[in-house]
Amino acid sequence: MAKKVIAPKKRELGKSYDPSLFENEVYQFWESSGCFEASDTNKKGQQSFCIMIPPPNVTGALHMGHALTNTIQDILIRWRRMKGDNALWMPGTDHAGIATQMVVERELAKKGVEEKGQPITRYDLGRKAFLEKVWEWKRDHGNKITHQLKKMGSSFDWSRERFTMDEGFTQAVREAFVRLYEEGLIYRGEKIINWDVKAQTALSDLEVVPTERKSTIWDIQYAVVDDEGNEVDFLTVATTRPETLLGDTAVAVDPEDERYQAFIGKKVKLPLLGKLIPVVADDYVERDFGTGVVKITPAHDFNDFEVGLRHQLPIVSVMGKDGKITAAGGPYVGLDFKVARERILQDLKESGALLRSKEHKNMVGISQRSDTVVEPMISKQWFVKIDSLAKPAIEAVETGKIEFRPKTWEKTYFEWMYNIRDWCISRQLWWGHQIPAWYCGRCQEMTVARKDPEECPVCKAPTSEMKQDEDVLDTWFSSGLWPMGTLGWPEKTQALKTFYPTAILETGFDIIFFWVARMIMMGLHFTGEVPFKKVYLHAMVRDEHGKKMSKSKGNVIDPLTVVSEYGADALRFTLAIMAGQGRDVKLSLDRVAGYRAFCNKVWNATKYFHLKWKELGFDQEPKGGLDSWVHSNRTNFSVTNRWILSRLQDTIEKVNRGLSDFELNLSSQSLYDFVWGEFCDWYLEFSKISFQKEEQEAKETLWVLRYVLEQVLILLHPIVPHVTEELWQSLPWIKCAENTKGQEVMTLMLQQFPEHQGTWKDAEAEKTMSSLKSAVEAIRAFRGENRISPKKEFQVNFIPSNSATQDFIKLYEKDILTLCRVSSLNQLEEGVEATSEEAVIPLSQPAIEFRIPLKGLVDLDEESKRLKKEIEKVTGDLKHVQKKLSKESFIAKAPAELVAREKEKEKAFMSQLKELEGALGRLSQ
RNA sequence: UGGCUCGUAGCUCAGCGGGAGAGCACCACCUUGACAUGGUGGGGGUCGCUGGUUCAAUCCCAGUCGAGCCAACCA
Repeated sequence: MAKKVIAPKKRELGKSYDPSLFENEVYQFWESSGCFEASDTNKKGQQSFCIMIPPPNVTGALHMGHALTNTIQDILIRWRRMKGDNALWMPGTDHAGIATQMVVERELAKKGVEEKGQPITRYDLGRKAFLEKVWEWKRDHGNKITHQLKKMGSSFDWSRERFTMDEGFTQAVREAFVRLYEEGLIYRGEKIINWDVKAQTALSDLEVVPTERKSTIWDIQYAVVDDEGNEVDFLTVATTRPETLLGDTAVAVDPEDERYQAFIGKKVKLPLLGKLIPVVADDYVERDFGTGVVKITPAHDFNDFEVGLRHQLPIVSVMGKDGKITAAGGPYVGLDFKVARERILQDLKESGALLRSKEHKNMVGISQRSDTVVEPMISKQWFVKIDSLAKPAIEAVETGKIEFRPKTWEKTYFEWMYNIRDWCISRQLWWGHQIPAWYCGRCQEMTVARKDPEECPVCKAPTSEMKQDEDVLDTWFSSGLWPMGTLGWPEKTQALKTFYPTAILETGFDIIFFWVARMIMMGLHFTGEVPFKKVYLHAMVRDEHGKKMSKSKGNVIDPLTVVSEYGADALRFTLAIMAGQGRDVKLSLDRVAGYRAFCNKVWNATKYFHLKWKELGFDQEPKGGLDSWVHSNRTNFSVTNRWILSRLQDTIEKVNRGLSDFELNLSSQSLYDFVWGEFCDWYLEFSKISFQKEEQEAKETLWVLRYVLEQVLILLHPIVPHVTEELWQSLPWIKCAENTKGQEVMTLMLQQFPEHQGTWKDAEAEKTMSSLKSAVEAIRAFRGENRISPKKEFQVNFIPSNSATQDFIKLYEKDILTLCRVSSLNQLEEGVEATSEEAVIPLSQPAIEFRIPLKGLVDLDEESKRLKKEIEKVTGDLKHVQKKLSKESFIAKAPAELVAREKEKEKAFMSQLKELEGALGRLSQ
């Protein structure tokens, strides 16, 4: 009984290339055929190959950055799958704490205004009800981006799709947190952190974007007092934040600064508050900046905090989380920061302590999320002790267990890792993984546990007495577990065994610290193994002039619009060929249109095959199958057939190399050049001539054409999957392949990707073809430059320089006649002088001279112009070669082979020049 | 202040030791039986600048100018 074959519905090939007519259908076929699915176990001798999607935010909509990263990953996955690997591309999304919470809060507020005339806040709903709303939102809108990814042709294993807050992942997060806590690597502490006043949460260093702002720097006088409290002198401090003065607990000077030596250890009186604070000496102070005296506010500045620690200074918090001055601020209590600043400046001015102000540019921390100024503050938060995690993560890259491409990013990685600071992981949000710590209301003890406790493990108080910590974890804490968590960790699953460590991580360089470094640290810590062996970092997509795409600039190009206008394949090809290493990808729609034209070219080449196949009526493939026929007979093929197979091998080599070295531009460019420049421009043209010859040659050519065409479709498939699948399905003699469930599927997706065969390289055929092309191009150039209509046929005579070239012309007479639209090729006797009625076209490779009767064909002035131009060019070439050869040092030191080659060139140029000059002389007689 | 990347045709970029290429744009001719999303031919470049190494430099080295990223403790 024949096995059931999964195959798409047969469709007629459309008249012209229109991706909108088949891309969706092709994708649906793939998805339903089970070809995207990987197997938890490798077949015998099979390797696994896994790439994890960098999980996009559930709130996200597909942008060009996604399109780029997913195109690259899909190309790699499809390639390895076709190479026979058990290839898993894991899809999923990230819960994206702040981003998602803010989206839902905005929606709530809007709804409130519409229905009741005032916004609803999350506090109105309460935590539980609010979270339900977020989950609801996720259910309704969270699939948007995954649907969009399908439009790009992404071959994700959708059966494994994950979410960073699904049940299994939540378990993984808890396990990781509790283990780190038990190992003493997570602690709760009161430290200075970045506080987002608007979002009302702590942020990690990375979420704060330093932004240059115009501001003012003020000089403020602090009185120096003696032991009795008398004002004996003054110190002038410079500050951009006068309102923090309320929390000053010292002023600092450079220990080496002779101006202030006498003041070190003395006390100064804090203006407005009158508090006495010490003058300390610290290296942190730059004597040449400002006045060389710095006010120290440990509670509201990271550097001051450090200085405070070094000098055991008290920490006075004067600003609250609500953005208002605290009781410690004395008379200013309750004022908003900005208001307080104005009041304080006013008061300082009145007291005469404010000496001067000037304009100043400085860097201010802005929240990545809420776009507001971030305030450093003292707060009780959860931290990950990072040093012991960082060490092995650094080593993994140093020893090459993980390699970055482009390699230069390793430097960036090291720089950050060497200076890494403890990671603040608690966020005062509701949406996220709530910290698994409980506080007992009876005994006040804290319990950190994998499962919600049923009673207090210390005093046995019932669960009702246990209150869970209200904070949630930084989103990046969970995404740091992505490669392990999605494969089932902490369970020892078969998937984890098969696919971990994963092969490649492909992402943008902007999240090296946020994500890549954290995955490496977490992965190594929890599994003892690296999470991935290679990190590929792609460039940023910008507009065609290199500007960042942004809504406000109005230069955003929406991938889905591009897909509907040009097709997913054209966009994918564009992104692949532009994904050079390291820098920007400047996307222009002209470029996309160009690659749509390329797809069209492939489309039409296939149509050409069908036309000829039908016309010639060779219904059967060779006995034993086409592939093995080509393999065993190729050395006897015609020159053009051997040539195209030789060039195909060269292309296969480059495509594979590009894909293994993360140089997709090389793979794409070599395919473009081969398919358009060699296969279509030359091979198909030659085939038209072969098809007119006797059956044997016609058949051979049709088969080779069919063979090369399929190889082209296979090679192109990872980059432009839709059009190649659609075309491949139309070919005769295609074969099924097995998916991971053992089902037979008729699909290009699972056809074997070729390895390059060095022995197929045919130098002789390549040389012959290059001669033939030169001859054809010379005659075409003559036509073009003399503005002879393409329709006009004319006669060409030739003088071969030896018997080999004579045979050459005889052999390819028909090809030259056809490709140049020449009426006849006639051999002239050697040594026959050219007349003034003939154009002379001397060639060196092949060594031949064409003579073209000019009568009635060409304006003599035009021909004279052509000759002069040609003479100028050859003269230049000759001069250059002669200059080189005239140097003794060149003859002596350059490789002999090169010297010989240059001498050959000289000879050829001289003889060409002689002929051309002769012709010009006759013409002007 | 450090680190990195990039300056090649009008535009976007390949090439990276033996006299520069592509796509788009431009000009001319052409609706020929795969393709006008096409064909053929053509114009256009002191390969940022200055030195050095070399028989030979767009390519390697040093410096310099310009553009852009990233990390930073200059209040």
